[in-house]
Amino acid sequence: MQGHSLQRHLILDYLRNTGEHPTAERIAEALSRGGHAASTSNLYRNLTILVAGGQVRRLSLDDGPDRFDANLDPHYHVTCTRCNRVWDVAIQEGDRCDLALPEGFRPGVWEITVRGICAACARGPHPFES
Amino acid sequence: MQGHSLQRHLILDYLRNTGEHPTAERIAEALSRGGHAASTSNLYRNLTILVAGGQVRRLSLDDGPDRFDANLDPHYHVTCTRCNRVWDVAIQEGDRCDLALPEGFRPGVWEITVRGICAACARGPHPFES
DNA sequence: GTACATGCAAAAAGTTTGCCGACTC
DNA sequence: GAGTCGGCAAACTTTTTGCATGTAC
Repeated sequence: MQGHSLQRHLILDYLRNTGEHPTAERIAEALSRGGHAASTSNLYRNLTILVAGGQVRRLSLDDGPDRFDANLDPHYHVTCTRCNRVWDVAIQEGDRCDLALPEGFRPGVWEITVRGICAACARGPHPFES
Repeated sequence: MQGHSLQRHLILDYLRNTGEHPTAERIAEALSRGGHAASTSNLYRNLTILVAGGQVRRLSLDDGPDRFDANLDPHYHVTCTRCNRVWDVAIQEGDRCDLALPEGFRPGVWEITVRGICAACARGPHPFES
């Protein structure tokens, strides 16, 4: 975890400490709030470097902007189609996912996203935004 | 399956008869080849209508353009990270995917994508393109 | 002083929208 | 003739790139 510029450190810290999967825009807001505003271009450049270094994953879960995720533990994603929030859910004892892969295919990363309605949205009236 | 214009019919036919998950660009090429070229704008408009009508699914599997899929049977996706091709793999007897979802979450669509290296790419030298 | 880091502006890629004319019933 | 359909061009959003300046060691 050496060799990162300050900005890159801050991005990584933020990603590690937020439970969300922020978009680039939200990351920029967070940096700004912390008094270390970053230009969009450099933010993306740094995110690209972090992704290339394997410290961050880039997710294209929905039609909006990409989301970034510093949780490298095996997990899957649960997204609410009403409020658009995304949760990490760690793989737990008892979870299984055995699928018949094609002959000769060498699996790498498994990406599992379950779309549905979260508990909050299922209850209350639609809150319009995450 | 009524009420579709000719162009929309052709798009749907093409999507149903190709084993691939073409991008809008590839669909346009196919229509063109068939002598029914469509403007990009109307192609997207029609795809949007088909998606809204539930006859087609829109996939954002990688960083490139969206892909469209008229296979509505339960299936998951396998993509080769070298040649970028995408396959549908039908759920088979013996497949299982039981995950512990959060309390109160009402699951809808499950999206499972397995990234890896396909048999062809694992063998030969890198073919550079799908 | 070489290599990395940053910001700004411009470009690129993918997709959507506005507008207007054509076709359908 | 109201509503759908289609094309073209322009807009828009997200992300990347070029370039010139600034910083680190």
